[in-house]
Amino acid sequence: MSKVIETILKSHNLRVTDCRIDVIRHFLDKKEALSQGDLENKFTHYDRVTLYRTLNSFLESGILHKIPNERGAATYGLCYDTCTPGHHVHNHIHFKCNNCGQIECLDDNEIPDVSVPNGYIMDRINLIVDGICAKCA
Amino acid sequence: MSKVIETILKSHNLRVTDCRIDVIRHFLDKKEALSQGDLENKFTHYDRVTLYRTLNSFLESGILHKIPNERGAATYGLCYDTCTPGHHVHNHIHFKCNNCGQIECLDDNEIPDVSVPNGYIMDRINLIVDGICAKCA
DNA sequence: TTATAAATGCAATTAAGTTGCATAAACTAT
DNA sequence: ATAGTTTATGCAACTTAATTGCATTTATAA
Repeated sequence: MSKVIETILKSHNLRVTDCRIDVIRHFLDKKEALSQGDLENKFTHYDRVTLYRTLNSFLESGILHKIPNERGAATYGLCYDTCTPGHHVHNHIHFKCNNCGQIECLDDNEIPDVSVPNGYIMDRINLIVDGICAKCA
Repeated sequence: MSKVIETILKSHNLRVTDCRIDVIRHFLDKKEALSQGDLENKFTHYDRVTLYRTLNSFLESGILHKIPNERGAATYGLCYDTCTPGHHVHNHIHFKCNNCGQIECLDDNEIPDVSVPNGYIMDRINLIVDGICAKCA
């Protein structure tokens, strides 16, 4: 597992550090979107700022994407192949459970075609669905 | 115009106050999504907390809806008939311009059908598209 | 193994969101 | 119109998230 994580970091031109390894492993383990607060609770031995900058470097290099939400702390999910540094492309749905609060990326559910008015240039599409997840239903 | 705004407030069981009138008028004038910070800059003679509570009461009564975003302050847009107190229903697209930063509700563009995995119960759908708006293109 | 470039931890700051309470204003029913 | 009741407002204060500067430590490449 550590080998895989090391490869992820190196392929994104990031140095391999304990904090980065732990954060990526936690995302892989949890399989859900996480906030900085989640990471602070899990890894009390890392400074808040270190975690903050870890998330930022992952965002910039395309390892994580930020998931829009309505309130509170920003949440992050793991990216897939289509993301490059500085540009994230995700055609999956983000699902937020109104019961347990968990946010997941539904990788197998593609976003349907969307149209915008004349004169508008579309770049990325973000689809957030809320409701009740399979575990809480 | 004031008559219309007064009607909006009364029909939502809210008292008619200067602050509420000004805030609604500003939303009607600007025709775009606004944050609390925007209102603070526009209406320096109202207290931050008053604006905060004004936005909250509009949210609860279904006059405004909160638009999910990736960073920074929450943004709000005017609601339409389909919203009731405590439950917002919007089937329009939110468009964020990456040039001017403006967030608009594209009322004429409906959200296409979306499917979620078995066992998931869908409540609301939020679609945020970013790109370049007609004014900036 | 050393030079250097980058990551970390600590201190401190800014901004957003939130609550309690006293006062002021809006509404209701005379 | 007015008195009484309910609600909104302003102020002070607090919590949490986001952010920056700088000294120190660590990872990597030569």
